[in-house]
Order: sequence, then C-alpha cells, then structure tokens
Amino acid sequence: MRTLKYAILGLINRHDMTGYDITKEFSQGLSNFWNAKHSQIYPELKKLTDEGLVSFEIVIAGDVLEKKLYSITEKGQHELKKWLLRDDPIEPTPKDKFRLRMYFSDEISHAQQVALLHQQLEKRLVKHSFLEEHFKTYIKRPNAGSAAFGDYIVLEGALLRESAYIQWIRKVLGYLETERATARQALKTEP
Amino acid sequence: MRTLKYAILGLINRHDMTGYDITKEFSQGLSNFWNAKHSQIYPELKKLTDEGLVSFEIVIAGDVLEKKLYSITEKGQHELKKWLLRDDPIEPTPKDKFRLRMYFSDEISHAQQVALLHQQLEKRLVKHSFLEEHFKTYIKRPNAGSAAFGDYIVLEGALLRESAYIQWIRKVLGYLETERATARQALKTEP
DNA sequence: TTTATACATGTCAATATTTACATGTATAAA
DNA sequence: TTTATACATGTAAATATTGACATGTATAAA
Repeated sequence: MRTLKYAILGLINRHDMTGYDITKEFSQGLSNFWNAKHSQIYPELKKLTDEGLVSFEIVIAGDVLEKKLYSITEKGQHELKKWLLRDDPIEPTPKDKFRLRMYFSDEISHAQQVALLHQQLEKRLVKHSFLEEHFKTYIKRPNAGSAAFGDYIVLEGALLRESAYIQWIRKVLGYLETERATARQALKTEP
Repeated sequence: MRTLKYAILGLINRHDMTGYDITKEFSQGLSNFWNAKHSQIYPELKKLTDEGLVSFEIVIAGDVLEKKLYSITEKGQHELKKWLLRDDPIEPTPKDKFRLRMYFSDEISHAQQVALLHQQLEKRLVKHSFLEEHFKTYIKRPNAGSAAFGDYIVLEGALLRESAYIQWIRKVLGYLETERATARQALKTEP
C-alpha cells in the first residue's frame, strides 16, 4: 500500500519542499483526504531517499539552521505517475465514530440522542462554513491542467461531503422530532 | 481511544455473540462506518474478558466444536453507555486514496483523468445501488427506541454519503468536458 | 461418501499511526 | 533584550491494523 509514499511524492513533485513544509501541507489542503504527523513523515522521507525516489540538498536558513530541501528524482516521477493511473478497487468505507455512536443510540434516552445530534451538527456546520470561506476565495475555477485544479476539486468534494453529513444529521433529528410529536399526540387523544 | 472496544461492546450488548458472529457483523451492516478483521477481534475479546467487561460461556455446536458465546457484563454496559454519551471533538477527515489521486491529477492527461473518474463512478454507482436495495427492504422506518433504528439511519447515512461522492465525480467530469469543449471551440474559430 | 463452503478460533510478523520525548534556531514583537 | 511563536528535524514506545499462517468442525449438496 504505502499511500503516504505517494502523497509525499506528489507534494514534492509540485515543488521542492522540506519535511516541515510537507507537515504543514498535511494540516492544510491535504487534510481533506489525508493526514500524517511529522513523526511519520521524517522516517518516510528517509526511506524515499534510500529508494532513490527523492533527493535532498542542505540549505542554511539564518546563520546555522540546516534545512533539507527535497526534490523528486526521475525515478520518483515515474513511480508517481504509475500510481496515479492505477485503478484500485474501492476502499472500505471510512471509519466514523459518530455513526458508530448513533448505531447504538437506542441505548440512550431521546433527549440524549437529540443532544448528541445537535452537538455534532454544530461542529459540522462550523467545518462546512470554513470550507465554504476557503472555496469562495477562488475567483474562478482553475484550469484542469494546473495543480490548482486539484486543490479546487478536492475542496469542492469536501464541501459536498460535509453537506451530506449535515443533511443526514438533520434528517435523523427530524425522525426523532416526528416520533416525539406522535407520542405526544397519542397521549393527548388517549389519556 | 480503543474504539473497537466500544464497537464490540455495543454488538454484544444487542445480544450474545461469538467472535465469529462479530466478525460477520463487521463485514455487513457495521461496514458502513467501521471494520475489523478477526485477527483484531479475537485478541480484543480476550482483553475485554480480562477487564471484566464481557464474559463467555462455552457452547458445543454439533459433536465437539467449542464456541465461545460472549455476553456483556454490568460493568461493560456501564462503560458502553458512558462512551455513547461522550461529546468527542470532530475527527480528522477520513483518508481517501481516490481523492488523493485526483488532487495530483494535473500530472496525467485529460483522457486519463476522464478514465479514472469513469472507473470510480462505475464502482460508486454499484455500491450505491447495493445500499439502495438494502434500504428498500425496510417497509417502514423502525422506532427510535429499537436497535433497528440504528441500522436504518446509518444505512441512510451511507446512501447520502455515496450520493454526494457520485455528485462530486459527475461535477468534476463536467468540468473536464466543458474545458475540452471550449478548447475545441477555440481551435475551430482561430485555426 | 466425497467435497465444497460456512463455521469457528487463534497467533505472528509486518506495517501504519499516534503520542510523547528531545533538541535547537529564526524572527518579530514587546 | 527578553519572550513568544514559528521554523526545523529527529527518535522511541505504544497502539492499531493488516495479511499471512495455522488448524480443525459442521453441514448440505453432489
């Protein structure tokens, strides 16, 4: 598998980067579909170097600070392109703790179910509006041949994904409300 | 974290189960938001037993086959309920190899981009229709106090998620087509 | 009665990932 | 000039997960 390998290769292929730069990328744009900590990135960079897929040049920042600026090799570019064209089988559905909770939520009270859903909804709405703000900064859609096109489409994909999540939560909240209302009605007409 | 712990606890809480039964669950309904192999499940069951959260009884199937039928303990039920009520911070966006590929897709040709998207679309449509078939088997929405309600809502959530994915792929395909059309037009009018 | 498939339970090695530990520089603001 | 924050690079231990190895029974169909 080693997907991290290709994520890093793809980033360095865009332009030369340090491990620190790569780490930052994973906490920004890339975070919409991949993530990694620096403790995973530095060892992977070493491995890629050993495999001849990237190479680095030491650059001095300030007076003494040594940065390792990585570039992709021809071999690395070749492997990246090969990976990009692979038609992998669909991945298992991603894990989701909140859905797991909702799956077992018949164990908690109606009020608690509603509270959980509202808390989650709030967080999802915040996330959605962050994505939307970012998306709005694009004056126009970038050309498909440009790296910015990748940025653009995955951002839009993230927006659609969050919207679907929000839609789902609201639907479930609707179910819970309807049921409560029906129960109240039953109490009234048949006391 | 140990989310698997709660997934298993939740399952056994619904009714007594063997490790084999749990494994099957993970390849069915649960697969819409969690998964685990039996090589992870059996050791976890042992751990839960040691912690006094579950206990088992040996049942003989056929002539000699020993099954371990697990039940949840009071302590286990208590821990499960506590976990269900936890308001965890939102999780990092799930990893997605296909989105990663699309992110770097400016490295491949227009035709290759389109091919990748079509292959993915095809698989997503198949998955969507499976989910839809399953969803249709519900005559009516189960009551929110029942375990079936959990099954129902996560299935609907999975449907919404797949729909959003499909919508995204179609949107990107649309972008690529438009751009190609515009390029053709430019060639025609200004040869 | 053979044979295929589902049932049933485990371990082990390798890989992937997280969290904590560890250290130091550069730069801008107070 | 102190101080906070970002820059910069690593390692180690613990946990999570996968894939391969390992073994055997039950059941229904051919």
